[in-house]
Amino acid sequence: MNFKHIDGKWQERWESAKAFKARPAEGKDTFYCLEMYPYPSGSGLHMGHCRNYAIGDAFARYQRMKGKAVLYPMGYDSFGLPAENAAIKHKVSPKDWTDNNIRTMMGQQKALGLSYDWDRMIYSHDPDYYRWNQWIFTKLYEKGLAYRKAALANWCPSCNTVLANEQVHDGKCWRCASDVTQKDMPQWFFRITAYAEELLKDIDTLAWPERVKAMQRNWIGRSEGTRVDFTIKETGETIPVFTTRPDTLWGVMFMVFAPEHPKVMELVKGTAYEKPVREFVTQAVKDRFTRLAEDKEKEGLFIGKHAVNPVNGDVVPIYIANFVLMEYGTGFIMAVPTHDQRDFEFATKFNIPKKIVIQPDEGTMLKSGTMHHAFVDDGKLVDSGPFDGEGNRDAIPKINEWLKEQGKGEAVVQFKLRDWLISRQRYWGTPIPIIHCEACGTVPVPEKDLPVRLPEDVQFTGEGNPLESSASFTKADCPACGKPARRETDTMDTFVDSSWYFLRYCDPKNKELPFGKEASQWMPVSQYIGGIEHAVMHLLYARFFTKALRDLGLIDIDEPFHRLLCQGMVLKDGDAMSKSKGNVVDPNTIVDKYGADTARAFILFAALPEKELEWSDTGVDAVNRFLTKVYRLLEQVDQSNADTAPSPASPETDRQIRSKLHRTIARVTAHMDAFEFSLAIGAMMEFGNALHKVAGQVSSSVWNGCLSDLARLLSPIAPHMAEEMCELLGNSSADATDASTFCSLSPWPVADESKIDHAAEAGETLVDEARKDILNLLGLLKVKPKTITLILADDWKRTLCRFIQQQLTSTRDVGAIMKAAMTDADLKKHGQDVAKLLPKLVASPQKMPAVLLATEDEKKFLELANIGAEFKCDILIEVESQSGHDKRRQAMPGKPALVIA
RNA sequence: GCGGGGAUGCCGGAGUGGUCAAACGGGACAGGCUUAGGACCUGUUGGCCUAGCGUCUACGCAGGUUCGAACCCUGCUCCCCGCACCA
Repeated sequence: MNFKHIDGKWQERWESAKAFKARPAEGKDTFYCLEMYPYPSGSGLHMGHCRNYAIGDAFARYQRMKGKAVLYPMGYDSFGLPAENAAIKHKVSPKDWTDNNIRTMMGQQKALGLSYDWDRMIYSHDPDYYRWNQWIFTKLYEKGLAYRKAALANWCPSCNTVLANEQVHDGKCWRCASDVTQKDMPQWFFRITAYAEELLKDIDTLAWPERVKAMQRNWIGRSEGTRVDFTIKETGETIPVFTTRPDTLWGVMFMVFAPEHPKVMELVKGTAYEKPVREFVTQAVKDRFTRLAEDKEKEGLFIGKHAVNPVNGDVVPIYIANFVLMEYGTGFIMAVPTHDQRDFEFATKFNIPKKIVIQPDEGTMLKSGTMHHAFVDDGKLVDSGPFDGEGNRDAIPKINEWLKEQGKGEAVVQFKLRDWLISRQRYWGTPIPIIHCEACGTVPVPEKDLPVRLPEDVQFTGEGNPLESSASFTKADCPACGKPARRETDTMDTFVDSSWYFLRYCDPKNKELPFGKEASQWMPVSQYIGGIEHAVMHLLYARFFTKALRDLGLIDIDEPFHRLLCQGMVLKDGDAMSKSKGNVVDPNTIVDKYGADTARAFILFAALPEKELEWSDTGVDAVNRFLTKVYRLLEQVDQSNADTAPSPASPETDRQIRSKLHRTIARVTAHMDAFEFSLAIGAMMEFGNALHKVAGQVSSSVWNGCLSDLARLLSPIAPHMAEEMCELLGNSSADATDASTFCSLSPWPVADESKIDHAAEAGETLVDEARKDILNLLGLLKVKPKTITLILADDWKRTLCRFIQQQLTSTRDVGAIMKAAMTDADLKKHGQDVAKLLPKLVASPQKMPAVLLATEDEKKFLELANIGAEFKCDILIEVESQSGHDKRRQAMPGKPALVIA
């Protein structure tokens, strides 16, 4: 059944009533639910977006019904290269292209019935937004957290711009997958490394998926080690190395520079080594990424100079090699062939001698001549001056201490994290608010002149930075001295935009500041939802920004996103949906064919949010069938209300369905809290089936109550259907101006435990009184018995044994419980166990009662096994059957009799 | 190599010490309704048989703890993801 006809009706009513306007309220907890804002691409929403929004919207709606003041906003990450590429290709302005895409996407989002507060919309290409990027930039600049530096940078020749380290994946551009090369040019950076320690430490406070936290820890890459100062023999200058193995210092046999190290060319200048070294370096820089593949052969070249080991005066040769990184440590390493596998391979290849400084604690002594690989395990130091004989691990802190005393080095902490390169040589981004003045240097644009707007008189040729083609833009007067100067033409990485947009949502119209105190009411984001692909890009940058903005005094929190959920991918036929594979399912067609609720409910039902979702057309049909079934239940309303149907409503059925209802409420609530939408829907399906079965057999008040609660439970997932149901049931007014009447804003149903017949809901047909009697009996026992034996009639064995066990165990007053579940076949096996265990239990020091559960037949066994004599029970409870057993799944006919012996 | 997450019936996916041959849904099969199809309804869906309050085999593999294990412990295998010559 297609429900599209009800979608529009409710979407209009929600919109005109501003039903989902976020406003903090007295006495209400706030809840900030956020999805990663989308890039407005030319192809509109795809299933991944839909999944993201279906999850977020369901949760936002749920929290709203639970009585929270909910902030649930949407915006567009609308700066970025595709707009510019479209401009080059189709001769449209990036702005028009972007605005057009936003219109399309917003229309699709609205068709899904997402409950955003649309009045808080953010577009990062809006000057009212990006002026605050510029404002923040200048504040960071003042604090020394933004700086310009000439450096070898990652250059994407296809995108014509530099990239941050986080945006190079496997040596390729994260966006276009072109091979990234190196380019030496002045660039703007944010000093994210100033926060490395805190960014690492605070990961522990986050309720994030483990793998994302692990990725961030990995990326930040803290390692504790030692700085050791080596001297170049020929020049006398000192160059530090970083090592995590100062315990191997006495085994250093050679040194290696990263090819890009600035000292290298300096050292070989004018020597015979200059030419070959230059060639090697050029090649290494060119192959920056491929040269680092692990299987890559170790390449190196002696540069004709030597280093002096500060700990023992050894003079060793200096090489350059492809496997040494410039950007980690100091770009200069010490090499110990015997205790590092890479150094071992290199030394073997270049015939460098090896010296052992650690011997294994056990086994044969190592000989450098016969080693086939490096010895990297722990052992005793040898040939290591003052540290001979010590365990190498234990010696490390002592060596650090010793180096420090001697002024030859010290313990240091090293991070893999590099500063964030934010310059982009492209047009469609936030202009960096800097003016280059010959006299004054780099001067930030004063606040009164912000925003620095993107010019319109630019050429999109595909060559170079379009901003440089705009005379009106590049010409500027120096704010400091007033002389003619040149405006910076780099724009900011779009990840700057997304590093604080969640704060702007809290206070989107603020003209004085990027955001005011309002942000503190909502922040941190209670629940953030997005793809895993941002684990070390956006999610790390946003954490850095939050801490930096805190230190600027703008906010008082340390972390932006409290809880994070990374939704899984949407697959079709086992592959990610993609145009190239031709397996894309367009959300529009699903919404058109079935309505938004079916699309949403299927997405939520088909898999848990963080798992991969395999698209299934039959699954969509199945979910639609469920919604249809629920909708058809409404047809019963008229009958019941009219009281014309000769429905023989029975109090027993009323009671049963009410029990089922409250059980369902409890289950759905628990599942919603745990993000288990699929299980919540499953529970509702069960309830829908149960309702269907009793249609016409319950009183209209109970029936309507059930439907009305079901509508509320369904509301976060299928909101249009829920509104429609509530309206038909008469508890929603058609007057759209009164927001309080929406089902979407009505209170979440509360399960009434007292109405739940647990025994019945557990799928059994236990008679309540029997259970109550047993409980009462157990409770009434005044003396604490040492032993209790319950003898159960055979037909009660299955239904009561476990129940009793659970009751007894939960009281924690019971030492042990055992079931003498013996048949002839079991007699031998279990009989011995019972005989063995019982005396132990009786004699147990805890003085807790031992409980033996047995059945009639087993009573005979007890006698047989002669346990009865040994096991003198204080209390014997016999539960006798009143009638013969029944078939499974049928009601037990009567209550068992209790006999106390 | 380092780090993270997994492995349950045809499929998706529940289930963390005893009502578990295992929820719920999908799919399949059989029957009903129907001119037919669809929709809807009912039943079946690990093996065996004397058809049950029966029995055997089962929750990646192998052991262990326990009266009792899909669930706890140990080892192993395999799969997915991230980082990776980080000194």
